[in-house]
Amino acid sequence: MTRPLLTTILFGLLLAVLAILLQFFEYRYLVGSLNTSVYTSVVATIFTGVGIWLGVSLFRKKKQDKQEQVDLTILRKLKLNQREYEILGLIAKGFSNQEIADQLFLALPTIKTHVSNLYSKMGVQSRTQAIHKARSMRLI
Amino acid sequence: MTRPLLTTILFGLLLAVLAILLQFFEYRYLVGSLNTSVYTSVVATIFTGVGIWLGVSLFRKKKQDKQEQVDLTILRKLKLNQREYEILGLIAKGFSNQEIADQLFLALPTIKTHVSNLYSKMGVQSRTQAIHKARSMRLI
DNA sequence: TGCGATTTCATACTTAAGTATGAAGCAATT
DNA sequence: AATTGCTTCATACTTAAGTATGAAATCGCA
Repeated sequence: MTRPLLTTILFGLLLAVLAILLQFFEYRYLVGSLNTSVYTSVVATIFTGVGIWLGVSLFRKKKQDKQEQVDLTILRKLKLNQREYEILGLIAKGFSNQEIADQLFLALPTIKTHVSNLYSKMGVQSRTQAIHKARSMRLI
Repeated sequence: MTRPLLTTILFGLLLAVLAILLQFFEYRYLVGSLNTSVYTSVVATIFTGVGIWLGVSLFRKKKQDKQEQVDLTILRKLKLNQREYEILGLIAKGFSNQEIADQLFLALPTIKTHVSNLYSKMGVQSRTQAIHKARSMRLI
């Protein structure tokens, strides 16, 4: 949310600086009846560069913002609690129930319970389904 | 591989057309001592637009190419054959061995064999590990 | 303080996944 | 003709995953 504002300000400043420079060039060289083709080329080149920078910036920003939004919204919709969400992440990283139990210093049956509840809330019956659904919802 | 070429050609043509238009404007209005600020603004605006278009195009192309490259390169490195790669995709979509067998009109033991060979080649022991590794390698 | 949600663990069971081994047909290559 | 790789299937076994049920401790909130 903070980045597009920064981009806008930077772009505005850049435009202002360029405007001043252009005015300067206009009255010193161009009106002094120098080659206008050169002047045109310079303007075109500079603003092509500005455009490229703008295009790339805007394109990248748009993609980042989308991801962060869906994250928390769907988490509340599914009503996953902290442990379940934590375990979902470990499942997606390819860990087995036993490995998860070891990492979290918990017993295997505990993990199984969490996993089972997690599946119920997500509406799936296996880890691969859970991973796929979580990915399609951009939870992970 | 065909697209960057197209972009280059289009950009070249656009530049040529703009150059001709600019020449036209130069000698009809500008040298006719009309307002040069307006002329400058027009040039700047047009080329900013061109730049944005170029920037977005190039950025998107670069991302696509990267994915397709790694795709085939690592595929050869792992020496996965067609069936194995196909089944890897279905596994990542959350399907069970039985579901995969039904979809491909094959027997369950056949799928198990492919899956087992797939794991050997990928250096994993479970579907979740395979999915995670495939994702980290941008195979899927 | 009582209640709901969270978190933990256990036991028992069914089903799916994963491994090993063998085998057979088929296509392409040497 | 022989070899190599791909694809298919089978059988048998071990292990992990998933389900169901019950229970107990903890924590936040009304």
